[in-house]
Amino acid sequence: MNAEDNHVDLRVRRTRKLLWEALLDLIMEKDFETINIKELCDRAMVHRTTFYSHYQDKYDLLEQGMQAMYNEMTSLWPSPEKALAQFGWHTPPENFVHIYKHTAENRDFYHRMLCRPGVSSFRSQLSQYFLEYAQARFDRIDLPDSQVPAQAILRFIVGAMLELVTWWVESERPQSPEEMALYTLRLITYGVYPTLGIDPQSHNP
Amino acid sequence: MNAEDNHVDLRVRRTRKLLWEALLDLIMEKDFETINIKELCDRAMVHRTTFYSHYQDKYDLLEQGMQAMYNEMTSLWPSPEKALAQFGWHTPPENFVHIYKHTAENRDFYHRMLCRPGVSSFRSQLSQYFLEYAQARFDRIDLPDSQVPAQAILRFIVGAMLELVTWWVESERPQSPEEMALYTLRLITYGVYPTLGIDPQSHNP
DNA sequence: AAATTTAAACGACACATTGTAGAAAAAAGG
DNA sequence: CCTTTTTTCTACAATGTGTCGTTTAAATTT
Repeated sequence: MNAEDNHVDLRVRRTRKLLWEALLDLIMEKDFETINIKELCDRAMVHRTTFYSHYQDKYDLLEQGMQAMYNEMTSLWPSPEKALAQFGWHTPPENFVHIYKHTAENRDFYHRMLCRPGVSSFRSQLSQYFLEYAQARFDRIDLPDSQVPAQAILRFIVGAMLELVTWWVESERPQSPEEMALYTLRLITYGVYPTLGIDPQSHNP
Repeated sequence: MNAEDNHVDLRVRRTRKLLWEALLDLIMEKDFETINIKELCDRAMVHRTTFYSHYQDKYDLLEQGMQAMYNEMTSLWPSPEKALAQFGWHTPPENFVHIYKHTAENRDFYHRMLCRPGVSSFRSQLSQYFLEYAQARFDRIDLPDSQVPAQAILRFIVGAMLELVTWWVESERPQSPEEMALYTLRLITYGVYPTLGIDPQSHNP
């Protein structure tokens, strides 16, 4: 995936790729916790000792794979400034659109990671990423003093966002990413602004 | 907990109680997955073979304990009909209040189960309970034809709800359960109604 | 194309954990 | 106090983990 990958021994890249694909395969079939390293290696056609020369354990492998997914998803997001500049009540937000597109392209993966019960560490990590991004946007807006703490609002946004994505990933999805992005925007901001005491129609966040 | 418990051998009740408390203890200290049955039994001061005469494995124990928690939480909820009858924009919804109270009373447990990364199966099961209840309420409301599917709206509600509870459980919580219930109601319904094309102020859901 | 370097495969190992079985000891319950 | 039930105890097989040298194979370099 990276440019530096070409300098890495071909065998190493192949081994890692095989192990990751085997994990994805197995994760579609059974719960992550019930997967053991022997069956993972059998599936990957890699010797068990080779696995241990690359990863500490199965959690290590999972984490490195998840990291790659996060990077893919967020690498296309606009900066908070750009996102604010593009804001409009009838414009599907670019970052939301990317989220829906990316999850659709990797539907199997996200389905397994997010839908019930899924891998809890993935959900919470993703939630963390979303939170940081939302926080950065929030910091650039003038907010009135509210009884509801800003942190609670942010968590509301992230929780709603994640659950909508999860629903979309596991549903038949007649909606396009753009439609979903717009609905998501509305469900969230229509809720947030009046609660904070701002008129959503007159105010441009 | 149940009335029938008195007919059950004292030793059996004691053993189960000790094992559950030991699990709670350990779950505060480390990830559920890393807990093994030997250390659980040591903590509970119960022999390992005794554990196996009560439960299949640690997941079985966890599930039975979680079940008891769900029951405690939902046993106090009003029926969907009653909840609808009590609705008001300035009345903290009774079920929401119960949720915040119950989670506050069992804060350690919910903190461990919901906060990151938590036990994913608990979150998803709880989410399922919420969904069914919200569904039942939704079924009793006349909804206009909307581009946004009802299921997506329900998932939005549940996701937002759960995340707000999670935030509250892990925060310092200067807010009372009643306040949180009211904010939760507003964040959610202010977002839902306009998105569905209904004026929230004029419409009584 | 050959030489060098590096990674993968192999078999063996110690170790921990799981889940089960049967007999002895302990403690409820009536 | 006697019967019944549960718990403890010891032992066991089965499975999975993580680590070592050594050998084999294949990629990279010259």
